[in-house]
Amino acid sequence: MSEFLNGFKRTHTCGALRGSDIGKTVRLVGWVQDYRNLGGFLFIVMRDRYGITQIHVDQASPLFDQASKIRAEWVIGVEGEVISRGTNVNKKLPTGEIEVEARELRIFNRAETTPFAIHDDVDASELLRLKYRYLDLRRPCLNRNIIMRSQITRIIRRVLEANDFLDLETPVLGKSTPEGARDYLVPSRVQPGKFYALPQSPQLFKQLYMVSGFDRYYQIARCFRDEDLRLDRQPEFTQIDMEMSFIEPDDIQNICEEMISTIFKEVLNIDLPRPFKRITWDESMDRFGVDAPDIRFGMELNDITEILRGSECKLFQAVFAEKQPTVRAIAVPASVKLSRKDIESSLCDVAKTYGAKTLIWTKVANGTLDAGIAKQLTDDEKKAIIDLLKPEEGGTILMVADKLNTARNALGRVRKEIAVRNNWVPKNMTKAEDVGLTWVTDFPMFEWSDEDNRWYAMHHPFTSPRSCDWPAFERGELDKVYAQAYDLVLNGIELGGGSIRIHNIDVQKKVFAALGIGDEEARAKFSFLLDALSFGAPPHGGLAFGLDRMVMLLTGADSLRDVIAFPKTNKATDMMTEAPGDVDQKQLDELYIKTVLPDAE
RNA sequence: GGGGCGGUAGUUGAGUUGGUUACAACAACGGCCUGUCACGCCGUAGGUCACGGGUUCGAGUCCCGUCCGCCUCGCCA
Repeated sequence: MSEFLNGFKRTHTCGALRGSDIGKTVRLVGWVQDYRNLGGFLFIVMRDRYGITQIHVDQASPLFDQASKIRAEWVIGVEGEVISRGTNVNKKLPTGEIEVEARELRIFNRAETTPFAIHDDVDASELLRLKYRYLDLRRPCLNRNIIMRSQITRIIRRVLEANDFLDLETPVLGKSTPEGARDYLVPSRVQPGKFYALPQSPQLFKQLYMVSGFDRYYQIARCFRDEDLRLDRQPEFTQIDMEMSFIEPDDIQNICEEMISTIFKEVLNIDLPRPFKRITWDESMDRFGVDAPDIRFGMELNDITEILRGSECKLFQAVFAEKQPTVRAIAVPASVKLSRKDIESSLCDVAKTYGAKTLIWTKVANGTLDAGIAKQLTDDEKKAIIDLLKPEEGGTILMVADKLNTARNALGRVRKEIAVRNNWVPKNMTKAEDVGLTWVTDFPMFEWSDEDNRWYAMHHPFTSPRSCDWPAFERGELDKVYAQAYDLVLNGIELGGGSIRIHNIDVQKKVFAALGIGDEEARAKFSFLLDALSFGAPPHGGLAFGLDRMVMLLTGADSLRDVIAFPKTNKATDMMTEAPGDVDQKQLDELYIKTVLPDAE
């Protein structure tokens, strides 16, 4: 019942034929999207990666009996004549002017009834779709995402290679390094008890390529981080990894802008203004509350700490009793109708999710503040708030009073939530205004962890501080040291980030020391890097983009899973292969591995 | 590790206060149909109510536990 191709080669794809092809004899191959048997004749709709074409078989045809048995998702070939559909043109299809009158029919394979229909408006659960991923990928919209992913990497390679970048590989079996994400480990058979780690990124290897003189490196590299998943986070993901020697931040940013704007032009036909916007980390945190700001709309944060410092209100007094107290506010325009319930339950929950104690609110009425917190404010305080925020009559003012980081972040998240709920920010980008691109520069070099009572590198331990902050670094004022680090942010999502690296061994040692990594530990973990820096390392720096996120944003997909062909679930399982799975005891024995599971109750 | 939502026919969902034979649509199967393109019409078949306990005369429904999926906080240099 199924047969090999036996020379039945297609002359066209299922998306190719037009009215101008009428009269031609053609061969098509593909899957049966749909069939409609009208009694006197029947239609078969064939699908391949390029489109769909309707086949017509008349009852008088010797093929009719065979054709009437064909079902959805069978793999068939059709030879026939391209004919006009006359008055029955389907304007929804590029091939809608024509159909193919079948003269010969091949059935290459039959198909069981699929667990779900292969349509764009799929109604099957994601669980089922992931189990039968190869069927899910047949759906045109998912098919299109994967194809667009390939288009994007092709553009990236073209732009980078035109700029003399070399595509260089790095090892996958590497060494576990401290700091950063949890590693995926691979046991060594030939060295009992020792482990490789899969790369979280090719960071150190690309720096070593610079030391080797390769000058301009890129790689579309798979990276692995054993952390919990999110809709925009998978345990294995792909980075567009780049590194350059003898450059400053502007140089790498310019190359990236060329790459990104070429992608937007060729994939979405959007012309992006260049250079891209730039905002410092301090400014971003101040105006938007977050380090990945969505700059497509206003409603920025305001600092009203000083206005309320002496407030009689117990709520504010409690905050001012803590360290790093701040009060931030946004003015929500009157066009956004917020009921007390909207604020006190749903928006307040957003603020609480990000650690704020509560969301404080008041309304603007008759030129003053009314309702909510207003009755606990003095007239002077109200006036000062209005003078600063300049809110619309009938609008709402939302505030968070908390520790600095908590207040900014929580209110920043509320700001974005309001924008999403009111459709201020389109998911699908169709014009330049839909594209909120900005560099965020000058990140702090270090961040303090109360939990571990130590400093961590905000970017990574190989990032160079700004030379103007060197005196502060020498004085040990780590909170005043900024890094030569930069992120590229698209619509409130970090697309990528990078930095100028440390190329001086003494600086590297001092940064390690600041991070509590002593000489001995640094030697043990990074001797190869320290050695390399001592043998003539050029000034260098680079950047890495998250390819998966980039494709997700460009396709307008709802999830990273819609742009990764074979993704993992929230528990890092592949529903199709059921990885991770058990292995034979023999395999474990060879690796000197013994598993210790928690007691099952 | 925490919080929220969910799991009923192949699929997507409904299922009231615990009470007859668990319902609908789509898909499948059989039949009819000469212009469909979400074809239409008639008919047939299809159920481990996620899993394991418990309460009860009686559990899809109530209780406890487990598993799985999705969202999310922490985490992700």
